Amino acid sequence: MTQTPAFTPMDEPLDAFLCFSVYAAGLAFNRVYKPLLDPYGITYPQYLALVALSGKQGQTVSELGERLHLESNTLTPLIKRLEAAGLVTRTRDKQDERVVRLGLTQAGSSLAKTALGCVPAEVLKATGLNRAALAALNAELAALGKALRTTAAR
Amino acid sequence: MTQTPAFTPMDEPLDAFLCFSVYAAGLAFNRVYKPLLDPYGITYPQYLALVALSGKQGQTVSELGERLHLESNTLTPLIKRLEAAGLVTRTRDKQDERVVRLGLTQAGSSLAKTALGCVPAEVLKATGLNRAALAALNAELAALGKALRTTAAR
DNA sequence: AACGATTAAATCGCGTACGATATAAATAGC
DNA sequence: GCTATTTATATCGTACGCGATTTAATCGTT
Repeated sequence: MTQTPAFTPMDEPLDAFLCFSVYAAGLAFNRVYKPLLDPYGITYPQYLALVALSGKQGQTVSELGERLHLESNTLTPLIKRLEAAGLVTRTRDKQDERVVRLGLTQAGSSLAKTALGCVPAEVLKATGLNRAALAALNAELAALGKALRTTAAR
Repeated sequence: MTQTPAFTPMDEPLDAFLCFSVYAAGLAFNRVYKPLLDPYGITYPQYLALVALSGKQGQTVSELGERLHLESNTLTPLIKRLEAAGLVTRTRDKQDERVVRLGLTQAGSSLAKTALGCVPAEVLKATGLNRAALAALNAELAALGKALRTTAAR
């Protein structure tokens, strides 16, 4: 079990790759969230955006992108779908017309509140972890992401 | 720092979500891999498929899908791109014409060997982890993925 | 004031993911 | 032996994610 497996036929060469376990866990989270979010008519990335927006009103697209680690090429269409669904408002900043400020509508805010009231508990159950183990793993992964981003930026 | 954060304005509500740290780490891995794989002309998911195929010749699309946790709707186009690039062979099983058996070409096999010779070491560096810590985190994430998949299947 | 450089979003094209459906081959029941 | 069902793969439409480019507004310098 090494990160650089010997190049000989092996049953599951991907098992040794951390990137793959992250990739597979990401797919799996997506599949757990889907049935939980379908009733709200939003996708998993849209849910993450709503949660991020619920933290503070009037964030810019760039600020939201910093939180989600995404850029306007991904966010603009996603946000427009949330706007079309009546969950998010997009308004040009009067001081700087280049900037778009984002906010939750009443519907968006109440959807976020409702979803946050039950979805996370379901997801926690699905992980099979207790809160302490989850927090520990979360911290390790946050550190991993940070390390990877400093390298990727070079 | 709980999985169900109180619904009050907070700077980074996503920080408490394990799903988000997995999501963000997945994005970050993708960005670390891109410049490493660009010289080979393959994407990150294509790399994972090649590594999985390097484990055993003659796997079916379904078998590859079990390893990668993907289905034919995703894999068929991906595999066809690898075939068009001359890295993978697709042949209908003579015993059962429904089945497509996959193999690496000489070029695909040698690309996999070359890439596995240097890419994983670069990625390991980017994680900032030593092999033991990486293996431990990998095992935790593999278990997490497994738990999530058993729930998602219901 | 004017103009080149920078910045924030948006747009475009391509490659995943995935639900839903289609196609074709094998199997099961009768 | 024939039809109904099941199974393996493929196709299609939608939504990300991202490199590259575009558009429009602001800033910096003169």
